[in-house]
Amino acid sequence: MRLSEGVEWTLHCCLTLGWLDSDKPVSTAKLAATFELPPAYLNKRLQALVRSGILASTPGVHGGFRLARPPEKITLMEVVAAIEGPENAFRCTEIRQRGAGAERPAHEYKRQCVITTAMRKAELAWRRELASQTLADMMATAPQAAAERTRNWFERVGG
Amino acid sequence: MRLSEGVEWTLHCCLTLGWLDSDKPVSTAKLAATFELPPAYLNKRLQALVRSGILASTPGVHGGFRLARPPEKITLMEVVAAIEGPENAFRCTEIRQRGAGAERPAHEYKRQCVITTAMRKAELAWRRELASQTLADMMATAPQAAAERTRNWFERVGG
DNA sequence: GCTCCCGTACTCGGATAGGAGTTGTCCGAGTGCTGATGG
DNA sequence: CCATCAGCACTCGGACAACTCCTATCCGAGTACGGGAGC
Repeated sequence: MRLSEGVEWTLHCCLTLGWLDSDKPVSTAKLAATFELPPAYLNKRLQALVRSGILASTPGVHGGFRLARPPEKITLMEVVAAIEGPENAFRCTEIRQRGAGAERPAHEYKRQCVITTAMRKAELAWRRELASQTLADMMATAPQAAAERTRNWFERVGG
Repeated sequence: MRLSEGVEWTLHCCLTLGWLDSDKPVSTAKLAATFELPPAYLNKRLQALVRSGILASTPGVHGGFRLARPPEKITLMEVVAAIEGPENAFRCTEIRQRGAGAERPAHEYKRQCVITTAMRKAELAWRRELASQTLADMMATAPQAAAERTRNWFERVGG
């Protein structure tokens, strides 16, 4: 099991956008240069956040991305779901109904199997933890110096 | 993000082995037939559980797999870790130190970044939930009929 | 001098290749039964 | 009739392909600025 690198990338980008706190959008090229990431692929990932309503994109020569909502209203869960998709990590394929259990009547399988229940429970704890943390929380936890460094860097490169 | 199918397979196999509760090992062929799974690949997965000390394997004509420990001492976490590996789902590649942050002194990055902290926290909740549930818990939660059906089926096929 | 218009440079957005990891298969090493053989 | 031994069927175990998904790249559609032409 492994999360996409896009999760790390987009989270850092969201943090950066939150720190800049500007009305003007930031282009993919600048964000990619900030972390030395492949621009085109980063763009593809940021599009996923746009589709999920986390970021807002503006085309054109001075276009780019900005947070679609205040950082207090953006949770880690939303970002992860935007990149990884809404599906569960554990997927029950109902193998209990195959082979030995194939001849049993369907109504015996109305209740989901205990394994699925257990895995869902754990995954729910994960999701709950992710949903409880907002972008604003992370911005507050990070050292002030990091935010200032980011702002300074973007001013230097002409943000 | 997605867990291997092996997790589902091996968990069902562990549950089956727990229900049979026999000293005699059960072969891969019988377990594979129980759930209509590819025998060779299932075997490969069960080997991972052997390496982790969850199952014990005995070679030979009447060989197979059995639980290495009582079900009370086998947690979901162990099975998942045996299949998926011990590594974290989220892997920090320290992109904060690249590009804009490349010129900063190393001691500024001694503390892990807030994103990694947040993701680790969520993953810890997941792991904790998995570790809290044992195979015995699942056996107790499942309907009694399921256990009996399994035992009956194995008697019919000559377990 | 002011306004309008066209070209250009830059942006996002989706369609198109490459590579790592998971899934699936095969064959070899080892073990215990089975049955024949000799006493 | 009993002990011995060779053959064999079946098991796990690790090495070898096929496929899926993630990673990466390219090109097209659209927008705002800048400069030039016309009034």
